[in-house]
Amino acid sequence: MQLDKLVNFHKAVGDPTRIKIIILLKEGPLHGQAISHKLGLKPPTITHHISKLRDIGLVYQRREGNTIYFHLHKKMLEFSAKGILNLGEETMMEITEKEKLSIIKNFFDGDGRLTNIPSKRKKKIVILAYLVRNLSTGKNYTEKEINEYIKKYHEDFATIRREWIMHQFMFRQDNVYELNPKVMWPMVF
Amino acid sequence: MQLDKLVNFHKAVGDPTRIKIIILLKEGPLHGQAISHKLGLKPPTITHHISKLRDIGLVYQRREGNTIYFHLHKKMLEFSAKGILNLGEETMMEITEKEKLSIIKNFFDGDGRLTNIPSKRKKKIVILAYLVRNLSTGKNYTEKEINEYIKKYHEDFATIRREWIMHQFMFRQDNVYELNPKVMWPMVF
DNA sequence: TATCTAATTAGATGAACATCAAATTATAAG
DNA sequence: CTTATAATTTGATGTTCATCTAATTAGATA
Repeated sequence: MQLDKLVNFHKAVGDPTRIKIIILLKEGPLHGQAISHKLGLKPPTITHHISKLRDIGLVYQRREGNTIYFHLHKKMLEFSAKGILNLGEETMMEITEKEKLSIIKNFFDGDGRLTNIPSKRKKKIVILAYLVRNLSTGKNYTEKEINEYIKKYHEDFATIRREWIMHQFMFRQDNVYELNPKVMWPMVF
Repeated sequence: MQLDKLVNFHKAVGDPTRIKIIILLKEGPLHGQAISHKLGLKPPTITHHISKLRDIGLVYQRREGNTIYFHLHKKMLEFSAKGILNLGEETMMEITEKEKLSIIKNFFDGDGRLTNIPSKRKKKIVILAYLVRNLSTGKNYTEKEINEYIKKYHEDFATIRREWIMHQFMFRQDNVYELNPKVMWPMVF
């Protein structure tokens, strides 16, 4: 989803009157006069707001005689509302197995040690996930154990440990480290 | 649900600069100058936007020397983004004050300790909310503090702590616990 | 055609707000 | 104590926007 659409959606929903309209239409279609009366606002104001909601695809209308009924597009509301949650994570969905292998090959030497830590996000994620592959889910690790494990691949264990936490490959509580069960090698890639 | 909070959330997110900040912070914490440089905006502008994001609980900060790192509160983002979808189907809106008091009376003994944890969802929610009432919003708790707090009411702190997270009475990031500001005792009931 | 009703447009007003430069505060380091 | 760096506050400016009144359009019906 593009940034503009996301901004426009939130800008449109970021108004008390329009949220009230959404709440009303959630229970079923209404015509302008009804909305106007329920909210205590004049018809032109309702037209103004409805047109904003229509612009972002949240409202459509059906005419019956002189009266126009406004409907809420619930699926669109759900899709748009969740838009911001999926933003910025689509990068890892695009990557192919071939690219991953290429990245890994470039950053590991013949002895299987990491030559350096990638700075580009995409590559870093691939490397971090690859590094974690020999840890077990559901097991608790001490910080020392984690450090020893990392040192087999790279001397800067502190950075990698921190990156794991930051990118949620691992969780830490009370100095106990645990692998995020959601990030297992076959699933991330 | 509070209309104001919902409006404020969408109003805050309904700005291209703030969405960009959210996208940046999604990948990890950043300090003000870094954000300023990446977005091509002056520091006061960043302060302005960060404070708006902090007002709605989406950003918290940690100081390291002269530099302040801003973090995205991902759980809060998800919770807030989905807020508009749950409007009108309030889970606990049906319950009366009388019922709540009755449930509380049945599950607490004379010393104010919880006798056991309800299995029925409705009762469990009431108990979880009641238990949380002496924690403060906006304050960071360690896991140990949370455990000690719960132990005043019940020995199985692990279960209750997990239920709090599960039902979004609290948020956890790394090993820091924080009360969900939206669930305050007088508002839920 | 004339008339009625519902919705829209046009234009005005006042409030909210994004941005910046200048000045100020907070913390760390010399 | 003095200096340097990062963040914040203050105040100004131009823009966006919610709401209204008055006028206009669109469609239905007699």
